[in-house]
Amino acid sequence: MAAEPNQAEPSNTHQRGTNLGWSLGMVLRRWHEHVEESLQDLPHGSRGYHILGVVVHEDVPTQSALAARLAIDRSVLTYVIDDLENAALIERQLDPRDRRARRIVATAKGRRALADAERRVAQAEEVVLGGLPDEQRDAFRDAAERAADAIHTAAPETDPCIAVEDALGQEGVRRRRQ
Amino acid sequence: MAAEPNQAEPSNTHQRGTNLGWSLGMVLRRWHEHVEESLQDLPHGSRGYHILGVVVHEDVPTQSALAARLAIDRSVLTYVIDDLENAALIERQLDPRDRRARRIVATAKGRRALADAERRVAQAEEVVLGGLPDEQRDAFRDAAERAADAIHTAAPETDPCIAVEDALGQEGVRRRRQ
DNA sequence: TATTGTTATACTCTATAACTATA
DNA sequence: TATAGTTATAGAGTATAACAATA
Repeated sequence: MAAEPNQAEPSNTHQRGTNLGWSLGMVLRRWHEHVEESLQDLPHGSRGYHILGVVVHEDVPTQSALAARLAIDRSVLTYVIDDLENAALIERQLDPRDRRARRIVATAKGRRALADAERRVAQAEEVVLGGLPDEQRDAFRDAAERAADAIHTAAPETDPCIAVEDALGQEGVRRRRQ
Repeated sequence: MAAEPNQAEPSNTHQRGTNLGWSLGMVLRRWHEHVEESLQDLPHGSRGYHILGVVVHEDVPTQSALAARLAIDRSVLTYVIDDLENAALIERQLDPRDRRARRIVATAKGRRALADAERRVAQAEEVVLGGLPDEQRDAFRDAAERAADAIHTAAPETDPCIAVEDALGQEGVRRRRQ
């Protein structure tokens, strides 16, 4: 019990490196607010945008490979792709060599829609990062991308905790303590 | 219609500045996985951690001010604080001058728990940012914090879109186009 | 038996609004 | 009337598992 009746010293600075999560959450939330607003005509907004981006810019063989590339679940892809296909932005093509697989290909309309969306997203991101001086924005973007790629490629199929074990030794992180 | 039968040129690089959202989402997701794992003994995990951090390190007069500081809803605070109080990490103190208000104060146990949690979070964050060279980690952290603070203080009470209007002129963002 | 894609279900967050007690 | 805090409800997003077709 024994709470300080009136914090004598609120130690008015957070320790370095203990609120990254809150900061990232804040930036990402604002990113979503602005970007979803900008992408209302694109099925599933930013989700559809990410998917369409990979379909256009990269060469991913199958639908499940696409899911792995974006680190999202296969079952999510199904209905997002349904709607992107209904909007004639992409097509599901059958692979004659493996009749289970579907290759996702963008239509010309889809490529135009993506180029347009990218312009709007870039604008929105400039607003979101407006609090950063110009040269810090690109550095932030680069760092985020680099960190994300490292995380993504390091992840052995969305399994968490393995990096923790590697880095800290022992089984997982100690629980129950205080 | 007219989908490329086989992408001749997958334009194998994404345009600069169009996948910040995905990258941040990736980093934040991994942050959560590791940090929630590290904070299992803290009520509501990272959520409780953020709240406890502000309660200990800053001097926020009321519960609603605390909500505003963290940009979360008052109704969320209620049950998180319930559980933090049940764990004897914080106390709700009545303000004699306004009997509606409650001032949230950390107990000694709460301050110890926070210090402990901060150590573990710092460790987890090092793992999450492991893909970044050392000097880029701090830069990334700083940039994230700076951007988040700018967003937060700029937000006139969680109203979005105002910054967009300010920055791009006109009413909101243009919709319906392509 | 394992894998691709689909479907259905359950669970977690978040947002919203209604309510009380004070002001 | 407006505000601080609480409670209850509904929606979106995500994760999970079961399923059909194919390998």
